[in-house]
Amino acid sequence: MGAAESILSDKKLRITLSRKAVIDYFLAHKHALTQPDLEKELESVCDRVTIYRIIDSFLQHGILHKVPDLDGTQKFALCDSCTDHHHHDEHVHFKCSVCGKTECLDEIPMPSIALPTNYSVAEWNMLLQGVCAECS
Amino acid sequence: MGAAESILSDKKLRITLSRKAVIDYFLAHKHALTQPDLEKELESVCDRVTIYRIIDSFLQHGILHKVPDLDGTQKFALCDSCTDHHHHDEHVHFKCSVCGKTECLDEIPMPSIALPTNYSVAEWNMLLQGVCAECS
DNA sequence: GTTTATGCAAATTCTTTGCAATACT
DNA sequence: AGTATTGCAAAGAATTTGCATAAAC
Repeated sequence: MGAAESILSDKKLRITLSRKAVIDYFLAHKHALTQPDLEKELESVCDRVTIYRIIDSFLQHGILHKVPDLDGTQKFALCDSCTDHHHHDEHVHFKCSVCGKTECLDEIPMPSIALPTNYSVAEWNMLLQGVCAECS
Repeated sequence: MGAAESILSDKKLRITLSRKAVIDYFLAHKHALTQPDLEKELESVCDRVTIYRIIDSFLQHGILHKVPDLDGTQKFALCDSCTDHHHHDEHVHFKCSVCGKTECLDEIPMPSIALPTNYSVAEWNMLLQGVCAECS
């Protein structure tokens, strides 16, 4: 059983060609992807609408998580730390202004923040922008 | 001279009805706004396209800054700390999952992060999600 | 066989561009 | 008067929804 199948059966989702293709594409690309990225790559495999629905389903089941961005495009990633059972989004994202790729820096701990009173926080996201190791 | 006029003349931008209306709307709403938010409110004042162009201009001149979001919509804000001459985006944004509003927490300092080698950072953004004081 | 996922069509929303008309200084 | 801004029209992306077909269990 491949990695994609394991992920799907873990989450009790039906194993379909489209879903495997989406997971495989994320596994092959370590940076965050948009729906149009997937659509371009998988146009021979499945429909545009199917990709939207797969993304929705994967978000609900904790296979994908949203990645913050400043340019108004919604990005998604399948992080190392999210491939096993505990799903935690609390990590740092780095967007390279040269290659445009956003990657998850799982190894960097999220710093603690002192919030104003009466604010409760459920999710932390940090987005750094600059030049990545490859482009510098 | 009103607040909007001061901001525009500080940046050596022409003072027009549309631009004043956009600034006034940001001044009246302390949370981050999308272009559609502005479009809905200002449809009697100016055209949809004008709003896009004003946003672009204001971003370039440091009147507005982009606010990171996880739902694929581009948000903008006019922060307290950006109304004077030094424009700094390095602050924490908080999105309330109840009312959906994103606000700038200017008073909270951005924590320092130890990055991997060969990464250089130009911009820091932090997005917290949870429940704000008003909604809790 | 039953349930769930997919494909197709179509509608909606968001964003960008070109050019003529208008408003600002 | 001269220049920058705006409005309108139109095109191009991105996203959502409904329903019939097809695939998975």
